[in-house]
This record gives sequence, structure tokens and C-alpha cells, in this order.
Amino acid sequence: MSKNQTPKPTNKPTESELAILHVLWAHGSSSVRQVNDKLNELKKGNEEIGYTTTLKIMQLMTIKNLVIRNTDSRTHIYSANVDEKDTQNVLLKKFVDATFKGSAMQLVMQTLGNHQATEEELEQIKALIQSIEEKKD
Amino acid sequence: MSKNQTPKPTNKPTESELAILHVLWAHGSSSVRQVNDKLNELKKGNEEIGYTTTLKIMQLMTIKNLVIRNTDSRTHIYSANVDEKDTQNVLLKKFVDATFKGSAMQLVMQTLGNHQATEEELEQIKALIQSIEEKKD
DNA sequence: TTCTTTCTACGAATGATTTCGTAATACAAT
DNA sequence: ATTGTATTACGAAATCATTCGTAGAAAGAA
Repeated sequence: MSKNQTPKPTNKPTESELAILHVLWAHGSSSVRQVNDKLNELKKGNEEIGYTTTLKIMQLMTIKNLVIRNTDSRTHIYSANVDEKDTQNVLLKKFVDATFKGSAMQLVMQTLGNHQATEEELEQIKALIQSIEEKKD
Repeated sequence: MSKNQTPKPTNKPTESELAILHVLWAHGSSSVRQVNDKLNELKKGNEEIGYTTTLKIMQLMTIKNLVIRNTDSRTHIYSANVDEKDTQNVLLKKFVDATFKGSAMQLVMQTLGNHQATEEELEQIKALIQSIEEKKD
């Protein structure tokens, strides 16, 4: 009984690859043109990302199995081949190791201390903590 | 009345630089030899980091003002010139932006969901939340 | 058809980081 | 004094990610 799962990402995607994955996760299967347009819409700096740059990175992502593509029509259609939460967790683990020497809780504490959460968010977190505590028994 | 502060890190340190900073933060001022030994002790992979590699990176860090060094004796003694928490916050912000599209609370929730915190840690977090809520009024 | 646009493929340039080899110098040991 | 060891400085190679230019094929417009 195997559910239809995307493979867990093995090596961490680069910054550019991650930005592309975010587009695919948010908008579903897309052409290079659509992805490139989105990236430039959401862009912070004023430096446009060239079309062939996006194309090249997506081609490399295909080889790495981060995405899959349908080449039936001339315009290839790409889809994310890794799960968003799985990918975030892979990156999270590496980040916690590198920056907080493995202490996830220190990261949580520091994040909570820095950002002003809304009352609603705090309630959510409290609810989550409570559910964790209940599971513990 | 200016407190004796280390400058806030401006650009993010690289992975290697961060590892070296961790050694300096944990052990205080050290020679290249001492840092290199620590790095190889704590090493995951079986690849030794060469002495001149560490030396070179620390020399570059000196130019970037991430560390300062005392060159009075032949063996130079290096000290971190950026604060640990400040540096973590710089990295944290970039990480949240890149991986969680800026949602710090999503990062907190996901981290809490993934790692099994001890009861004590959960209590700490609850206390922190409470103090945040009190400040809000 | 002919011209223009859009797309893929691919190689190469760029830039940043890491790694290493080597030379020069200082210090220590014999 | 001579030899061996530890250190700095420096340049260059190796690696990785990103960017770009160009060629060629496919599709669409005139």
C-alpha cells in the first residue's frame, strides 16, 4: 500500500532552486516562462532574472529530480517533485545544525523573542504545545 | 555612554566562517591551530579540514571584520568580532525569508511539530509566550 | 512562403567559497 | 650551528551556483 508520494529531497536545493520550487508549489505545474515571470514579479532587487537563467536552473533541477517535466508539447511543463514541508524540514535541520548547533528549541525561543506574533498566532502555538503535552502522557 | 559592542554582522558569514565563529564564541580567543583542531574534533564527515584552509578563511574573516586578531606574538590570536545572537538573527531572517517566505511563525510551528521538546522546554516556551502576552497589554 | 517570436539546448563566463601547495620566517631541539 | 617543526602569507586550483550568449528548431503572423 504505497501512497503516491514525492521523493524526499536528498541534497538541499540552492536559493534559486528554492525560489522556483516556491512558485511551483504555489501555482502548480508551470512553464519556464510562467515561473520566470513570477520570479520577476516578486523580485526585491531591481535586477531582472534572465529567461535562460531560469531555464537553465530548471533543467538542472530536472536532472536532480527536484522537478519533473512534461515534454509533450514544445513548451515544457514543469512540476515540483518534492514536497514543500519535507523540503522545508530538510533545510530546517541543516539550518538548526549550522546556526544553532542543533538546538531547535533555541531557535524557537529566539524567533519568538524577536518577532511580534499576533494574539491569534500565540493562541495557535499554545494549542500546539498543549496537543504535544497531551500526546506525551 | 557607548557600551563596548561588537559590530552587527552586515553580510552573512558563510558556512565555514560560521563554524569558526562557533568555536571562537564557545572557547574564546584562539589561535588558528586551536580552531582547526576543534573543527576537526567536531567533524561529521571523515574529511579533515587542512590547517591552511582554516588559516586562509580566518585571514579573510579578518578583512571582513568578522574577527580581530592580535599579532603581537608569532602565533596570532583571533577573537570573534560579531555577537553570537546578532549573527544568528541575521541568518534567521534570511532563512525565514527564503524557506518560509517570511513567516517566522510558520517556522516556529513546524519546528515545534517536528522536534520532541522536553517538558521543561515546553514550560520555558509557555513562560515566554506569557511574558509576550503580558507586554502586549 | 517569409519574417518574427518563442522555446530548448548547451557551452562558457562570472563570481564566490573552499581547498591546497609552496615559500619565507620564526622558534625549538639536538 | 644544524636540523626539524610550526606559523604566516600568498597565489592558484577546484568546486559550485548563477548568469548569459548563441544556435537551432518550432510555432505563429504577415
